[in-house]
Amino acid sequence: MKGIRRLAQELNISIGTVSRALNGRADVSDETRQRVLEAATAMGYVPNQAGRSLRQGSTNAIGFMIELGADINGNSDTFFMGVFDGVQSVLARHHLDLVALPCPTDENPTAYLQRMIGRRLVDGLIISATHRKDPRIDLLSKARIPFIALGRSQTPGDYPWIDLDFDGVARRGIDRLVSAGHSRIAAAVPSNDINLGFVFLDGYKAALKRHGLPYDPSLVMRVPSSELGGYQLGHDILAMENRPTAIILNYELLALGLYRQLAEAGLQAGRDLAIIGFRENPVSRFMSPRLTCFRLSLRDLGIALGESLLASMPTYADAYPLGTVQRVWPMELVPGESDGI
Amino acid sequence: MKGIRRLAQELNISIGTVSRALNGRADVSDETRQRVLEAATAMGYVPNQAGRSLRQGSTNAIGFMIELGADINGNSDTFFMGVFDGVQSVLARHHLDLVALPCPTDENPTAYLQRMIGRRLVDGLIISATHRKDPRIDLLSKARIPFIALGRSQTPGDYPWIDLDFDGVARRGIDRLVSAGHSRIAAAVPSNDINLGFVFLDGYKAALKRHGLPYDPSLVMRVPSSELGGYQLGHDILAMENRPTAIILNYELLALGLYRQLAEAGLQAGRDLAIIGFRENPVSRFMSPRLTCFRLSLRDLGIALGESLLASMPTYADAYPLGTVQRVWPMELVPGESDGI
DNA sequence: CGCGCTTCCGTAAACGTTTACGACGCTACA
DNA sequence: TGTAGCGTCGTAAACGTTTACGGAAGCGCG
Repeated sequence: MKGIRRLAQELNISIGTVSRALNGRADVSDETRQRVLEAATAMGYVPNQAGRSLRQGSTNAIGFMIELGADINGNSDTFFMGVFDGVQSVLARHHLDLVALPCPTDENPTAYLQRMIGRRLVDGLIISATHRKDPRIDLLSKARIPFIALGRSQTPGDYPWIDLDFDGVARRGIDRLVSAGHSRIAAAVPSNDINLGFVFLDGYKAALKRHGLPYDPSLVMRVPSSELGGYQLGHDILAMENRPTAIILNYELLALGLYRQLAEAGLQAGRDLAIIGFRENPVSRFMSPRLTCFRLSLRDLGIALGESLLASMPTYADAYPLGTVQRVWPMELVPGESDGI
Repeated sequence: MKGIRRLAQELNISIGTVSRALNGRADVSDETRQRVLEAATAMGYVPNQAGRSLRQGSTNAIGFMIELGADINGNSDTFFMGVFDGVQSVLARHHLDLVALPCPTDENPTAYLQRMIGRRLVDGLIISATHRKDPRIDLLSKARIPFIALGRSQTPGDYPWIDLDFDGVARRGIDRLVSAGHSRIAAAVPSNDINLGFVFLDGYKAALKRHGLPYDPSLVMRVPSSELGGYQLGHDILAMENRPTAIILNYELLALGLYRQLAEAGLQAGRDLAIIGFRENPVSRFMSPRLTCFRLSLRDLGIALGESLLASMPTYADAYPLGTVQRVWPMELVPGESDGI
């Protein structure tokens, strides 16, 4: 005898009553509920998830799909760790668990997602690293799986997303540099078709225009989103005959490789090239010279993701009357020395 | 009509036959199997995991528990991403999926694990960041859940583990520094009770003894495993009246904060203090001066973890006749400039 | 022709839960 | 006293799958 049946037998009541007691249903006496709860903890009873899932057609779990491979993603795992924590703090309120679904480097993300959906492993999904056209969005919409994207996409549709403020970061970066007298400002964007690069680039162009500066395509540097990409970026800049005097980056660890490349040429950030980095992170705080970059609370971002996802799930929507969230997440400038300002 | 039933109806055969065909059982004709397989892909049929799990008592998924919060863990940036990829490449051979289980910072890891076990979410588990006494090991053993620990522990028992070679790293670090003439060598170890610190310290002591050097407890610096911990480490060293001339670190990002602290005092790694770091990572490669540290293949480590875990699962053990794996994972020294050698 | 063996397939039970439904005993009130 | 209503609980079906079991058909062989 196992599971709920054992519990029921122990207490001499029916399994139906035990189930109702545990699930907080009203039609069970306080005394019985108390006995059940005590016995459950005493015997270490935890409901079998497969049984529950099968019966109620839901899994009480939310999936967070991440793509392995650093330069595909544009995000490192300390990024996700922080976000996870925020998401979980929301999910815990509803007895939902978070599972991270790492898509292998050698598997197509859409196919991977389809498998996960088919297995009905989770009730809802958070996807990240959205591409310019992201077929996962169509897939999830068609399958009617509640989801939210961490990152916009140019796939049409009325789906929820939260994205970092790439546009604002580019804009404010340019503003700051122009105020300091720079007029030849480069931008580093990812070499793949991840969507954030396009948003960033649009912000870059718009800001230049607003300041009456010409848009020079040769100042748009396409490199992989990795430390090595930053190193290559430095190489490319040094090789230009008409070098920019400043650059804005859109991936947090590019600065590391760029610093190194500059150092090898006897140059220094802030003095010979003004650099504005992207996300403040543990590494950026200890670079010399200190990187000027943008701060956000990963935990709060995670909380927003969690709440917005729940808002799109019929079961929980009443608790989160947010509609379908489409939100740009603000980032706060933290001045450093790398921009020489 | 849904699921396998719909498939069966479409083909005018029984659901039992469909199931057997899909699961590669022998007692179904080749022709029928062919028809079933075609119809399944055509209709996009994916078996419902809850149904399968309930019936066969297994979930076809492996969990990888990670703890959120950087300085608890001792691992960072892309460490897990790399390992995940290796694990998955093994699991995929057996149609097993990997799910990462992130334990929230505000929840007790053992309680969290117990919940996950109880829910029967996964068939096997990989746990990481093992502590000196790790109750999770007893828990998993008692529950008879196949598992492997990434990291040793002093909890007794005959359980499988794979651990990085902290002992060897300490030993070889000391050897290298002593050969270069150093005799006053400090060691940085974590300030919490994560087990790797004890292994590292033992290796440190043993190596000193072998070289006939005295063990000076004041040279054992306890700091949190984070960049900030490295910064604090630098502070502590500079405050000593009788400073060490060299130091070995046991967490990969300590060097970052340490470099910074030295720079602020006008000092430099390699010249004023010989530093040997721990794991080579994308950041260490771009530090100036380049960090002397140790290399390992995360993917291979993941593969070993996956295979060793499967070896401990009755269902897959025949394919991996490894016994209960207890293995120290080798790391290769990559010389840099930070040790001045 | 009878028998055994093989190949293929259908039937139905089982996995552990949740929940619709109905039953029972009690109180309150006409 | 009859009955409606309420609080509490037991019964049994249902979720989608796998698999033990048995049956039917075909074949070979004595």
